[in-house]
Amino acid sequence: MAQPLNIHGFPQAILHLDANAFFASVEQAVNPELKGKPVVVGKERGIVTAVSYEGKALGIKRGMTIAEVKRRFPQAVILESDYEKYALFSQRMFEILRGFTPIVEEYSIDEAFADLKGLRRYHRASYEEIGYRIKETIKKELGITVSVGISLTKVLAKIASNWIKPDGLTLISGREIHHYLEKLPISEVWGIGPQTEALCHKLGIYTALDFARAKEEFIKKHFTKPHYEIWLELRGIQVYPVLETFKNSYRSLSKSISFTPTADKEFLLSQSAFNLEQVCFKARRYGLLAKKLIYFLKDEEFKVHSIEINLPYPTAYPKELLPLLRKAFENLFYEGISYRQVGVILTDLSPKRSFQLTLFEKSSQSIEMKEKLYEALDSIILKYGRTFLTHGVSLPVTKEKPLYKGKSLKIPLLPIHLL
DNA sequence: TCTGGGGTCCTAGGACCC
DNA sequence: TCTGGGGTCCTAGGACCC
Repeated sequence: MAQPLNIHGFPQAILHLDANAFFASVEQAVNPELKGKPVVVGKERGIVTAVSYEGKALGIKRGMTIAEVKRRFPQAVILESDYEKYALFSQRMFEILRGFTPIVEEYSIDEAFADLKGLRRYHRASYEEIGYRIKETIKKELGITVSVGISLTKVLAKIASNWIKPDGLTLISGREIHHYLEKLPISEVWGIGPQTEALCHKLGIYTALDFARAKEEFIKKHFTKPHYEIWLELRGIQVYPVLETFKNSYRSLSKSISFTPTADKEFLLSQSAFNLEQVCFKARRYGLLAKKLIYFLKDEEFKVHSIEINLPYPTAYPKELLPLLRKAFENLFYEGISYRQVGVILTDLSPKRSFQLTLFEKSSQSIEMKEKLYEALDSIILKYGRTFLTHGVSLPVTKEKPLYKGKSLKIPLLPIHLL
């Protein structure tokens, strides 16, 4: 039943748009003096977050330390990232896209999918021409370049937009699919990570075409649902729709921190508590409460150990969650084992006012008091920073402690004891 | 790149219930 | 009491993405 691979024409048309070296491009667009120069963004983090194409040409890469860039490329312009600026450009870019089709999915800050099906007549243009106009409009209005890919499915459109990198426009029609998949390593297909790549190699699959040409039974036998779906998409059969999302809600919120592996119980617990406080703070800022708390530890071998805790009622208050976190920690932590990361995830989220209190007067009163208390605390945190005010358990976090790769974390030591 | 941080979705297996 | 099949729900862990 699932055959295609050679399809006549364009029964569906999905566009994928990918802004090139987005953060660096925005900086160049805003400040023309930076045009043609190697621009590096990420000064505040100490590592390269984005590099302009001029910088890439020199050999500057993402993840490189800023110190190394300074030493090896003194001509590079190094900037702090300005997320608000990028978000504005991003929104404007999506608006332009919406001027061509109403069906737009904001996939990430610098990427979008759009459905162009049936719009050739409306625009009196081929899909290629539509793609070209989108690119030109963005270039003219925002001063940045994007790479555009158009094909039958999201997975193929991703391959297309990736085909020519800065300022590209690539169409993959149903007839030419095999031509593009032929030399594409399987690992470059969206959704195929290192684990699946290894499995593919074991099965004698090296290119995207090898995968796409495999028999349906074979795929179903050796792979799970997500990869079966990718197999369909590579053959031009649409599985993933373009979702018109209004990216305003989260399914989960998390906070985690990595450090040089340690078996120090007190340290691990305090880091965990600190993450809990932070993630709760974040949830309150979004006006969200969680019905479930997930706590996890990552050991030296990168194995994750986690525990899910169902909460009796939605909350985002550390005071209520701290005892549960402590218990979870006691269950997961093994004496003598070193851990490299701890983290907390809040999930099963709901808006703050969406649940009615059916509890007794007394507890509803205490909840109200808690809310008031945390409102006050939040405003202090906003003013003076996250580490100014913490619960007692998180306290050791604020001491100086060897952290990641020999770097130490220095946080002022002045917390107010609480609760 | 030997592996930071914040997300999403899927699955195997156990518990529980006819 | 033992046995078995089937469905559903939940949990811990895995894989992948930007």
